[in-house]
Order: sequence, then structure tokens, then C-alpha cells
Amino acid sequence: MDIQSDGISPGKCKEVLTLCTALNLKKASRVATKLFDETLKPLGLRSTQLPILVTLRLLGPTTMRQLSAELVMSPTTLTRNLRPLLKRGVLQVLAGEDKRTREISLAEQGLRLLEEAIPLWEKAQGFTVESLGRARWRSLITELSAAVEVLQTERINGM
Amino acid sequence: MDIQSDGISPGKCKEVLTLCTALNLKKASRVATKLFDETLKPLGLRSTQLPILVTLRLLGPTTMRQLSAELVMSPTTLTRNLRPLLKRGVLQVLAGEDKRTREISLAEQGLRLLEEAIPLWEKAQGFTVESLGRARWRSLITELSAAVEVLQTERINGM
DNA sequence: CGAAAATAACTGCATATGCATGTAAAGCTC
DNA sequence: GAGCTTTACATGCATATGCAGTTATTTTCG
Repeated sequence: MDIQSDGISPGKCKEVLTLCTALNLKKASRVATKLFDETLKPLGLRSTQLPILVTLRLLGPTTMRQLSAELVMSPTTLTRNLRPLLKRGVLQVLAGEDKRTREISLAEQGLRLLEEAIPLWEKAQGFTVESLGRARWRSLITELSAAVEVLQTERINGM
Repeated sequence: MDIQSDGISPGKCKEVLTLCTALNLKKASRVATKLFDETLKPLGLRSTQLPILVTLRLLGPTTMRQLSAELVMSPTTLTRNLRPLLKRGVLQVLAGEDKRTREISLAEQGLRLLEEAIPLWEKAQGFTVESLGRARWRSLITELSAAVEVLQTERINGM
């Protein structure tokens, strides 16, 4: 399509910045994270932490691996993301039957925190949906879910 | 819509995990970042770093503030993200006319690195587009750009 | 059963992210 | 032109992210 094949022409640069999937996802993730972080701030919760609590509430006591798969987060990252929540006492970690595993569960304090957090989440989420418009937002979520699904499984075969 | 108003019913939890805008963006961002990082790995470049080079190529010598705005990245973060690139010698930083500013520009080595990186980017991007299907991918990019635009400007007024 | 292979989680290393705060320079005001 | 305000950037602190490599179990298989 291009007349010349210069790999770094201004046109090509513009193309990269406009179309790069990873970059667009990062940028959107940053602005959304910021908004949700601000909203949750009164509770000292981050937008990364709330889904951990919610998932534990839904699954009950769970292993690292299961939890990390659910959250699409590497076990490595999860290990460290649990730390501030443990220090704070909203989570519990016990040895699993399989001695290699840990059994992570919500503490009572975590359940209470979750109850307080949900309304704030509703607020941030509501603001987001309203700002984008419901149709746009719905489309965004649909595409994101599909992308996670596809890129996650697709890559088992490698490129 | 719900029969009972329990803020942490399993149904509500499922709703949060399925619909949360920040979470969906984070998850998608993680899988995409991983794919682009792997592809760029032979050059020792990260998916965060390539856009910095591309933007500098496009804008020429630029201040922190301008660059961070372009990348939708906080100046704080940019300061540190430049460090490995500086150490590597792909960037140059000079004092600006306004002594408060820095003038960041691509070094020759950076330009060469960029030339090598673009084909790898094409590969990762091509794989992504193909995996999602062009229509889905196009829709995703459109929604993401719109979201960044809206959530960035909208929030000047606060919620 | 015992050695090899696989699995679960953690640590070291490096980068990514941004708030609150600090420092220095530029602009504004009277 | 001295003092206040604003702006540009950096630092300290804390969390987020994941690859490589390590340790402790478990499983698998001869």
C-alpha cells in the first residue's frame, strides 16, 4: 500500500501509534485504573486488589494457580499482590492438602471490606458506562473478553 | 433487578468479574503485553519502550511533558521508563531552553534499533489482528481510542 | 520401591505504574 | 524587582508485572 518501504517513515510511525493493540490497551488500562483507584482510595484498596477479593468470595478457598488463572495474572505476580492484603489481614493463607499448594481464603475482615467496596465499584463502573455510552461500553467489554480468550488460548501453539 | 440487596451475593460477584471495565482492560493488557514483549525480546525491547522510540521519531526532540501526554503515561512513570533506554544509549537528554525542561531525542543507535523493531512489531500486530479477526480487532481499537479520549477529558470535571 | 519428570509456589532481578512530596526555574503581581 | 504562584521534573514510597531460576512436593514409570 505504501509507496516506499522505509520502515520508519513518519506515516509508519503514526500507524504504529494509532493501531498498536498493546499500546492502545495499555493506555486505556492506565486511565481506567486511575479512575477506579481514585474511587476505591477511601478504603485503601487498589483496582488490582478488589477482583482478588471478589474472586475469593465467589470461589471460596482456592489455590494460587486457580486464582491466578481466574484473574489472568501470572502466579508470580499474584504471590506479591497478595502480600499487602495479607499484611492487612483481609486474607488468610493455609497449607493445602497437597503440601505444595496454599489455600487462600477471605478473612472476615475481607468480607466486610468487600461489602464496603462494592458500592464504590458501582460508582466508578457507573461513571465509566455513562461516559462511554452504554452501547460503546458494552461493545468494549465484549471485544476485550474475546481478545483475552483468543490471545490466551491461541498462543498455546505459539506463533 | 436483584431480589435481595445483598451487596456481595455470588451473582453480584460474577457481575463484577464479568463487567468491570478496569479488570477487563487489565486482563487484555496483560495478555497483549506478554505477546508483544515476547516478540520484541530478541532486541531487548519491551512493549512499553517501543512506543517511546516511535513517538520520538515522529515528534523529534521533545519535553517530558509532551511525551508523557502523547503516550498517556504519567511524567513520573516516564522519567523511570526512559532510564533503561538512556543507559542503553538509544536516547539522548539535553537541557531545554527553558531550564526546567529536558529535551529528549532519539540517538542514532535508537533509530537503528527502531528500524529493527518495526518488523517484529508488524509480526506481533499481524498475529493479533489475524487471531481476533480484522473486524473484531478494528472494533476493539476504535472502542479503546474512544475510551481513552472520553475518560481522560471527562475526568477533568471529576465525578 | 526409587529415580526421573512434572507441578506449585517463591525469590532475585528488572521494568512499569502513579501519588505525595521536594526542588528548581519561569511567570506574574504589585 | 521582591514575593507569590505556577510549571517541569525528580525522588521516596508502595504496588504491579512477569521471566529465570530455585525449592519442596507429588506423580510417573521402570
